[in-house]
Amino acid sequence: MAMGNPPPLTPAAFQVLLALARGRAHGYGIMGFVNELTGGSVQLGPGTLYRTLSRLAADGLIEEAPGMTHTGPHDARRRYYQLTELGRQAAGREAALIGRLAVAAAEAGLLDQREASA
Amino acid sequence: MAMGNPPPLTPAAFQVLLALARGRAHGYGIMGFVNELTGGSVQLGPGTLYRTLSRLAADGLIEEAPGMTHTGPHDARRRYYQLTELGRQAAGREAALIGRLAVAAAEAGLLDQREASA
DNA sequence: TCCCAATATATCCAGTACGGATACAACAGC
DNA sequence: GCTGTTGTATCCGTACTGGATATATTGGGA
Repeated sequence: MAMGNPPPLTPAAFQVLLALARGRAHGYGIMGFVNELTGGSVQLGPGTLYRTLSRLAADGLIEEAPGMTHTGPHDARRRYYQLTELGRQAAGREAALIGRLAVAAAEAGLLDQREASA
Repeated sequence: MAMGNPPPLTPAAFQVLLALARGRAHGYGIMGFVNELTGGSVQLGPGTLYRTLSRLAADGLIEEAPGMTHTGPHDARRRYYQLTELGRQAAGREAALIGRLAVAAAEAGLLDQREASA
């Protein structure tokens, strides 16, 4: 194969993509989702979040969702984002890698203590 | 609970701990293991590796394995490391977190494309 | 024996990501 | 119309990363 490693994709970037994989969301919501998902182990602050959003958008992995002005609590300041197809592929690739790490960790006996499934 | 987030544990640090969870190993071997495990997606260079080893040892997560002078190809330059109990706990904690991310990714449909299991 | 390539460890450097603090705009309640 | 909260955006100091470089040891070949 002639390929190698398309885009590294940082931890924060993956978490944002993961949050958006469940549907479009705005910055503040993503922040809360990540903090909740990781049980507080990962604190995604505003600095990292919005910088990551900018970069992901610039790279074409996410895009601003159009016409969200009339949905629910209609906050004009909110900016909603959604995955692009490219972003979904990148997230899938990274997810596969993370899954491989998780399997390796299980094989090494790192999860036997009390973690089994969810 | 009154806890918080004991030790963040960087990606490179986790990969090193994961390699050592399979048994003691020396720097060069760890490098190769990580590069192979991640299929080349993650290139753990010498700089990151040895700095990470130093830091992990200083934090008490790994320790130099004693008396490796008579095993196999006995290379005097090699420095073997092994996990401490503290390191095993930290790796287990991080593995659980990564597992949770993997599950979330699967639930979000990020793995449905062709990734199933391994 | 001497030389050379490969192995192995260690350090340095520039680029980048991270996290928290801060600033500021828009909304909701009073 | 004021005030507290939600939400976005930027700035700054710190830490991590990856690559290049330096150096020492090992093994093989001339």
